[in-house]
Amino acid sequence: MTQSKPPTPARRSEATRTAILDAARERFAADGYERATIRAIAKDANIDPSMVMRYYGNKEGLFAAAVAVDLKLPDPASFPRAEVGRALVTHFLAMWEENEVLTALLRVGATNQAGAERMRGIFGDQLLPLARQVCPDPEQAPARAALASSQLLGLALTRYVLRFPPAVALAREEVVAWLAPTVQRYLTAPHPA
Amino acid sequence: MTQSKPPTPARRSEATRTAILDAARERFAADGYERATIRAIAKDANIDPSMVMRYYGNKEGLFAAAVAVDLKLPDPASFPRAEVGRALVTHFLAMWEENEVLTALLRVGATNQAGAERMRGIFGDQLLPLARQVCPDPEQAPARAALASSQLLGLALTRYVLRFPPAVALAREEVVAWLAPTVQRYLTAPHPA
DNA sequence: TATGCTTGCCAACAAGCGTTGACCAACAGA
DNA sequence: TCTGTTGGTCAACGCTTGTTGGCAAGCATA
Repeated sequence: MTQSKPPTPARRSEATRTAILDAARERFAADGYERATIRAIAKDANIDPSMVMRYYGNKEGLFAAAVAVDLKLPDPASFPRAEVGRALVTHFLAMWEENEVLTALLRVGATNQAGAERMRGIFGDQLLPLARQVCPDPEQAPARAALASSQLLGLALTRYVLRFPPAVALAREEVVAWLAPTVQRYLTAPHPA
Repeated sequence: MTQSKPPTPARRSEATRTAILDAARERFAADGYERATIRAIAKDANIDPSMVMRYYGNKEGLFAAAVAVDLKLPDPASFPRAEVGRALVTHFLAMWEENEVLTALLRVGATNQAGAERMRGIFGDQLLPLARQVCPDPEQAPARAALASSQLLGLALTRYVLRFPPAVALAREEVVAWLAPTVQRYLTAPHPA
């Protein structure tokens, strides 16, 4: 989607490009947008800061390239409707612990306008369609998806960003056992009125 | 706790001091730690940046003074145990919408080490004791308090910081109706395993 | 061998940051 | 009236930031 065509079989610079992106993700995840300096990212990638500018234009462009997220959500048609809560929580935990990109996105989203906009986009493009498939009344899908994401992001916040000790200490299966019924209820249970 | 005693009846500078704190809270809530500059805060308070330094030492001191939070949590002995979820959610919503302190704290906590430490302190000093009073088994109190705070902070994140449109659109009573059973379950229901 | 694109480093710029210290006006107590 | 304290401004410091442009090697093609 980003570049149209690579006519040359494999750019020699591709290694540098991904080294920059890896370093950027790490720094954004650890420090947030402002304190993740281009100089520090370049040093991590063992190149000159000016290379970052040449390849990604400016700091915003670098951020956009570094946190291109695909949640790879499972297809709700592939398992019983009563299991959607458990499936979602399990999947989210795996995604968060697989790499740092989601932590980077959350850290930046909390202080940076572009970061928040990116998270709203992911919510609307990826989680909301799933909610529409699963909700009893599709008209309630946005509210139900927002409730589910409040619980999922809240857990990520306390566990991976703020690092509340008891939230860090919880075993994965325990998180699933506690959160799955909540997410299930938000998505499929009748409105509590 | 911060100052021991005001011997003079009323410092003439008190107005300036609180003007600085108000401006600081607003900027920290809107921009986060790094982009809330002392110069901008001073301009909002209509004084010189050097006054901020004289009164609060440095930027960290200003932040510490600006986000001294008392959640004023209700006493769980004052209502039926089955109502603790509803009471907590209602109270939290009111606190978040009362002023910008909590938004400032959350925004800064997501990127700043000192901010995260402050949030862990509030969790341990204010929410955890309440959980200990309410939980069936006090040994489970930390985990249960962490789960409850994940839901409460997650809602604040999506509603007041990331501003997911459906999360913003939810009426207060609807938030309470959805979240109260969740928090109630996290604090008082038997372990789901 | 000559040409031209690619990959990289280096030095510098302008702007903004937190922070400091000198200075000044107002006021209170002797 | 003199004097010391308080509340405040001003100008500058050293530093870091994102960003730019010039220059040197490497490599492919002609």
